Amino acid sequence: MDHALIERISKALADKTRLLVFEAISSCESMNCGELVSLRGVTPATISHHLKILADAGLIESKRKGQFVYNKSNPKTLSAYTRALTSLAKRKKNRCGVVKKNTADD
Amino acid sequence: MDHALIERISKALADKTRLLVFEAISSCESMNCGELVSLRGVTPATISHHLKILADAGLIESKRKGQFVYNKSNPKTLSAYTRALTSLAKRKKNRCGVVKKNTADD
DNA sequence: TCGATACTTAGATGATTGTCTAATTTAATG
DNA sequence: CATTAAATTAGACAATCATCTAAGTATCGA
Repeated sequence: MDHALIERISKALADKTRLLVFEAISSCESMNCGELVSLRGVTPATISHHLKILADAGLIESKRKGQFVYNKSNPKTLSAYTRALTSLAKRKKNRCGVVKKNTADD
Repeated sequence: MDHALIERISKALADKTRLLVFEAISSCESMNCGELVSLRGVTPATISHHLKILADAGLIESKRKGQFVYNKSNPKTLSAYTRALTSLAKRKKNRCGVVKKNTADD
């Protein structure tokens, strides 16, 4: 997972309302927009906006069935994200100011 | 870890420059502001600003030693964060409109 | 003490973002 | 077809944010 995607997922998780929406969706088989609206005093337009951001990050998937849109979580994205972060934060060798002590010109 | 802290850490990780800075700091024993400046064409003021956000999120710790400020990563915060996210995204029982299908006996 | 180096703070600015209302699309149903 | 319900889109607005420059603080070395 590259930095751009890590950044996008982090952004998706960086808002109070989206965290709540994501948690609610994850806790269930699926949830539709209307159910999420009542979850937090916010309009359908706002929920729809947040669902798009979560979907663009790959954290959820949405599928229309007739009048309703069913949103379900995609657990693979979250686990890939946490793995990517862990690996990004891992100490590497041969970097920083350490480098080799032998100067090139000798 | 509560939602407010998850949100703060997510925000800290939701910027290209900060991701790079955090990765660089994590990769080493420690790094100072000047080293980070050259990492990405950005001014010392900007790096200082980002370091504060990372520190406020608990992702790094900074300590002045004479002229320099040594920044090192705090791996505990990241691992607590990934654990909190995983738990937040875990399916729960007895919620939503899930209602069990009455398939138990038919 | 003076000047240089390392970093931080303050203030400004353009960009992004979260939310709303209003209008639009999509689909079920009388 | 008309109506109603569900959801999205468009446009606006205030708030937050990333970055810069300029000025300030801290520390070292001469």
